[in-house]
Amino acid sequence: MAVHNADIAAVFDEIANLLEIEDANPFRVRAYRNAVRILESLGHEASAMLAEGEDLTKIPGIGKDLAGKIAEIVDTGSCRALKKLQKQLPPGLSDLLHLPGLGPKKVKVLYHDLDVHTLNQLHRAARDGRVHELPGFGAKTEQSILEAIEAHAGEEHRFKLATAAQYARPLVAYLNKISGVDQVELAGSFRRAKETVGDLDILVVAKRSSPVMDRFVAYDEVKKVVSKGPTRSTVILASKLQVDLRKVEAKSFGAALHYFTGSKAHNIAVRRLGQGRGLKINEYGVFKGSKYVAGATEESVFKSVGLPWIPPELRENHGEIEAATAKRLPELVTLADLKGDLHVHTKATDGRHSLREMADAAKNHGLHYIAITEHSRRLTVAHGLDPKHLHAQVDQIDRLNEQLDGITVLKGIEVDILDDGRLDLPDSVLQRLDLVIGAVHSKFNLSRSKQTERILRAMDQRYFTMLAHPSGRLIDRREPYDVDMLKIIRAAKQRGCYLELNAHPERLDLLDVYCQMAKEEGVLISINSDAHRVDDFDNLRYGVGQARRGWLAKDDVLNTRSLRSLRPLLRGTMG
DNA sequence: GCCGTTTTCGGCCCGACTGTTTTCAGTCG
Repeated sequence: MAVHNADIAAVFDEIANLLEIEDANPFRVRAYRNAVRILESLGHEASAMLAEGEDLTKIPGIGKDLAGKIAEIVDTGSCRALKKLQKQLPPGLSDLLHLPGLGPKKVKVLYHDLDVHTLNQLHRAARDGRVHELPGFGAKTEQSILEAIEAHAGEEHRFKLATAAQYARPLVAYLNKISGVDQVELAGSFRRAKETVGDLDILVVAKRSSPVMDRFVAYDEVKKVVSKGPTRSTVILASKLQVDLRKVEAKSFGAALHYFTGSKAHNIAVRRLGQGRGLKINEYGVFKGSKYVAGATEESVFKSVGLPWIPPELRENHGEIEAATAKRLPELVTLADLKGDLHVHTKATDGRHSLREMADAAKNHGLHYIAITEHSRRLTVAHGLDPKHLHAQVDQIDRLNEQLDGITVLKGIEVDILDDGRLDLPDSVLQRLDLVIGAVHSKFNLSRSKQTERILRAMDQRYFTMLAHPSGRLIDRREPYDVDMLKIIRAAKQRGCYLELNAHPERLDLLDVYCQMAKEEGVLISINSDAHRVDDFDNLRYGVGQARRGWLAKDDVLNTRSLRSLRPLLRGTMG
């Protein structure tokens, strides 16, 4: 069975958990945790790299030992180091770490003193009142353990970025109105435009006398106050979204914003750079000894370690510091760079609004062109178009374009890629269009080689412009299908066609690592809304966020082109 | 366990809040 990066990461995560409970060297634990993160965002399968004879120790953070363990896991499917740890500590013990308030030290005590190593056993022990007698535990800890287990806490709750935004915006507006508050900024993974966020980190600059902390915990959506102090508080909203609020002075704003934007790995790397220059960097500023030298702006913090400002979306310690040092940071694409949207539905299939309404809405969003790309007949649930209805829509678009001013509607289709790689509509109808977007909407669980082969065959059809939502994943609902994305990207390069970055908040597909891969291979990406209603053009912002996390610049994105430059690029794919 | 324009050994980011304590360890971000 093929071993994927996620499988290796899971082994290292478990090793890190067990080592922590064993009270191992925390830096050793960190090395494993680092490796988990590296594997999750590697893009290339480690197993494939090994098969090609690549040296994994070339990856920063992977040394001789971890490279050996990766090879062992790929070869044998298991890891002796983990087995050895599991002999000393029972399986399931590390699940207890997920409970809020329980860390490795407390879990260790629970295991050694009470022989508790499952959630059920812990629940019973807490109910029987055996927990509060343990050293370091007390009545409150026991109570919070009970509550956490009964509320099923510990199951990870992540929110899609667009969902988190719905809670974040009104909260930010509320905070802005509190007296003495000068500035409110969303930081954390939200600011880095991650696909999902676990919590909201909000930073405020406020006068000492401002009641912002009291008012924050009194916000009417707050269900539980986890902690409250003069500079930092944490609450859980009714929606279960956790929100951390941090209050700082203006001279610390940049340092705090940098610190609370993360990522953790990026921050550690920047602080290490500071250390090398004899500087201490914390959320209050940059210090030489006890002397404050920078911190009012993020720029000043970066400058203190010899770097230009790095966009939040790149802050993953995934090459951005090296690129910044070499003055090779990309000028990332912005929402304003988008000139059009090449994936739009109407009520002719499963959309809500008419052709005209969608065109007007796009124009209001500052776009100069859209492509209408309905589903094809095979997708009956979406009332996909057959040749006759598509011909009719093409005629309708021609007529509409004569009336429109300031926006042009292109004729397209989101055609199903059939099981064998053929397209769902004949060339005779496709050839009338400006572009053809191919999409997989069925048979998600083909083997890696069959799925890849199927898509490659589709891309080889005479009329094929772009591959829609290339991985097929739905965030939290459906895993990506198993394909060799590098092969697909290289085929797209050879064929001269494009990949979509679908901006729908549930999709955000192409994934960031593959955006970067496409950029390296020279394949253009189209950031498309997949709009089904007029409001959906707003989603383009999330697509842009994803593209920025994938290091894409304006020139790497197809639909930053003017219509005039776009047309020949589309024509090149159409026969 | 990783890493090296001070180092192949000896470092490894830094601080707030809570609960259990009588000055601090553990947890969290």
